Amino acid sequence: MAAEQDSGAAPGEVLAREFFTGPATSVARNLLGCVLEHGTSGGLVRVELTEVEAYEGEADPASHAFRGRTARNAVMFGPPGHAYVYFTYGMHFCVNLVCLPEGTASAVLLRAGRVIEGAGLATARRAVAGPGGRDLARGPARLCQALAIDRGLNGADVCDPGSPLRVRAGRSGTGVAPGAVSTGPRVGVNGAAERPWRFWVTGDPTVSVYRPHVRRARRRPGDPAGEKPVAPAADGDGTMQR
DNA sequence: AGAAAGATGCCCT
DNA sequence: GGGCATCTTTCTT
Repeated sequence: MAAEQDSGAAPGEVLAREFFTGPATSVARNLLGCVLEHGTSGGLVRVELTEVEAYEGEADPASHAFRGRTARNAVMFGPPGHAYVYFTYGMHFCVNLVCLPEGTASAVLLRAGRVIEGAGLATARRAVAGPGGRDLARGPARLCQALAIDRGLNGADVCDPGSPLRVRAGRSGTGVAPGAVSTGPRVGVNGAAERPWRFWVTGDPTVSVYRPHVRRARRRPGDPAGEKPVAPAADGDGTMQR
């Protein structure tokens, strides 16, 4: 098709705020193929998005905004086109892009992408935390690491060309060919797994590997025996594996 | 004040 | 394939 998910954005153009005013599921799909870039004193790194996930607000049990507005998720309730960056698992950052008008919480989690510029810088950043010569931005935390995204960018306006963190339309505008998109359940989500709100470019090697949610056994300090039978949530559905 | 869980990634066997 | 690292947020006494 000539006009894929054309939203009026010319290739390479910084996305307008209207791009993010729609529901997260639509925005997520249109974000595939777009370019996230972060300019720092060290240089510029650009990533073409290949995998995203949509999250809603109060109606979505898997959303950080499910229990209402808090200090952490405040950005999600703000105007669209801003970055919601949060810290998780004591060591990782993840970045979302806020959707829907101000007052309504919704966002798209950026899970993976292909580094198309600044690969050297991205590699250096990734090497700091782990000498893994693996994929630069495969996985939400890796993506943040490659782009040097941390809490300082929480609330950043990605629609402002003057912002250090921006999102541009890709080579063919926004979105990719409809036939090139796969959908499936979100990763690491307990409830609402039936909602196929994860979108990725079919067959793209930079897409992260699906990993079913597993509850990590709580570490018990000072417990010699360590006998805490955490009820093994028997997930009968073992169709997908790593 | 304390505890439990978390939109994960890495290293080791 | 499985366990561990590490800390912030939020809910519960």
